Amino acid sequence: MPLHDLATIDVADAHPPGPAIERTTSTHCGTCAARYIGLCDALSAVDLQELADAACWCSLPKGRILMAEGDRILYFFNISAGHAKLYKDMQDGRRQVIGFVSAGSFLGLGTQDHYGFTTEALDEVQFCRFERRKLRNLFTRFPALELHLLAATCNELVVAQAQMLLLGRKTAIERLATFLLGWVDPSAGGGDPDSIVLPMGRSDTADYLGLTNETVSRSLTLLRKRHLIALNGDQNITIVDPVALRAVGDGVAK
Amino acid sequence: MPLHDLATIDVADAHPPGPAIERTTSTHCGTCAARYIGLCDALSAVDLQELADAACWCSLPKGRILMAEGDRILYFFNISAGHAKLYKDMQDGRRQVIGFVSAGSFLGLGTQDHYGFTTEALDEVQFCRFERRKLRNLFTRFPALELHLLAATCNELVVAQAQMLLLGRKTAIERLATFLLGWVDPSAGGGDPDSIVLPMGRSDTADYLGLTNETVSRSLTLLRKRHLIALNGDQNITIVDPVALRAVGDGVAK
DNA sequence: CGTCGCTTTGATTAATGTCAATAGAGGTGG
DNA sequence: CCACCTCTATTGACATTAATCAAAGCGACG
Repeated sequence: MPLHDLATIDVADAHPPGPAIERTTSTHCGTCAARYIGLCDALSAVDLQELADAACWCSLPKGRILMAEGDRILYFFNISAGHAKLYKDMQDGRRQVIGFVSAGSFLGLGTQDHYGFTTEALDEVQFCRFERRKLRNLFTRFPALELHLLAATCNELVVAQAQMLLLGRKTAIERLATFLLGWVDPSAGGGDPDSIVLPMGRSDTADYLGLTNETVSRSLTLLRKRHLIALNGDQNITIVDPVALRAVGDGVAK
Repeated sequence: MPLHDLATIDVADAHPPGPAIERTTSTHCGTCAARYIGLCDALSAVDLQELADAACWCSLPKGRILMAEGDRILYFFNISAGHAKLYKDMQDGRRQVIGFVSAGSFLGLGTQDHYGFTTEALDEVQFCRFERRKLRNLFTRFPALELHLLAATCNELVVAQAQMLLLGRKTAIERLATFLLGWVDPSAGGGDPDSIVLPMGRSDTADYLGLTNETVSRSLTLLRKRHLIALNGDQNITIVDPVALRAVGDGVAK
């Protein structure tokens, strides 16, 4: 093995991009957890099969990098299970998490040649991978695909604009209140709709909210002491008083 | 005139939405300053004429509102001249400017029923207005239109993500350096490409960067004293040392 | 039972906001 | 043409929020 190959491995270990575990089950869509959400829900079974023929199913373990900021864009991704964080880093180590994605999210659109952020798995992530050069053809073949992606991108932009208000103008406790309400799933059936399970730790939350993990922790403690939330372990949080929490998040209540 | 009409007028005066000056010149596209940028550049002359038949040309004076956050989305806009700021307000008056637009920008896309931000003219703004309900038809008639808007929206998202890093993690002086470099126009022909003219004042800049106008002023003074920029009046700024300014904006230099 | 990683809490510092006053530019009218 | 007025920008003094540095608590796991 030549030396430059060893160097490549060293880099890979320091910043584990490693190979994803790839699966090639061609009948995957029928059993996919994301069949009726996001992109795939916009297509008929027949169209979906044709789309699936252009895809490659993959799985990525917790902590691994799906794509790194600055990498050449070769693929698009459609998440089918699990959670990932998207972030941008500065040279001195400051990090801004620009979003979290879960089943149904699409990644990699854009006119740029290189990815604008890094995507890292927060737990076991499953996804479909498409080649970038095939996308234009897919658009002409499946107009619903393009329309769905336009709508999805517009929605992402709306979320990004709300996050700009949060990062630019809200206080620490307002940021936490807003953040927590964003994880409430109104479609939660049997379970308590006001009980949420965060897929990330305090540091990732801090990097998303433009704070430190200490400030996140202190703000959560404050919300708990005011009986707006309850903490059941680190990742499991119950919204005790959604109305009051909303007021805090909107800056109406102190 | 009943009392509730007077009330409406009072609100209108406090927050001037007033009627835009409308023009109906049907041959406007041929002389439009934005004919070869943005949306219109993506269409042929024949298609553009058809698109133009669905549009209404308007002009809006400085300080007037093109659309207000929360208003029902009835129209889409394509800016052909001038500048506007886009912002979101909190109930207690805190404001976050989420972007500035100029000729070629398209406004009003999204799946929401209501505009997510307010758009206010910074100088005399000219624009075309389309009815929202006609857009879907325009997409099927002009696929290039949809493709252009998807690309434009993706680019907006990339800009928004960079802004999240700025708002969440950069210091005041880093924000100013990054902001100023964003106004450098590499296509500036005859004039000095490193001389920029900002269409907004210090307070709007502050609301965009998540700072106060005092901090913006202090940071500009600091950049000037370090000979990275020169101030020629309030709105006209010369980038004296683009390389060093980039280093400050990226957090590499103090 | 001890270690490792993450969270929480405490003490102190630094950056930016707030409040206040001055300076400067542009416009208006005498 | 100049004095005045108004609006914005700049500068200064002080207050406040969240970051930093440090240590203790807590749970998972070997």
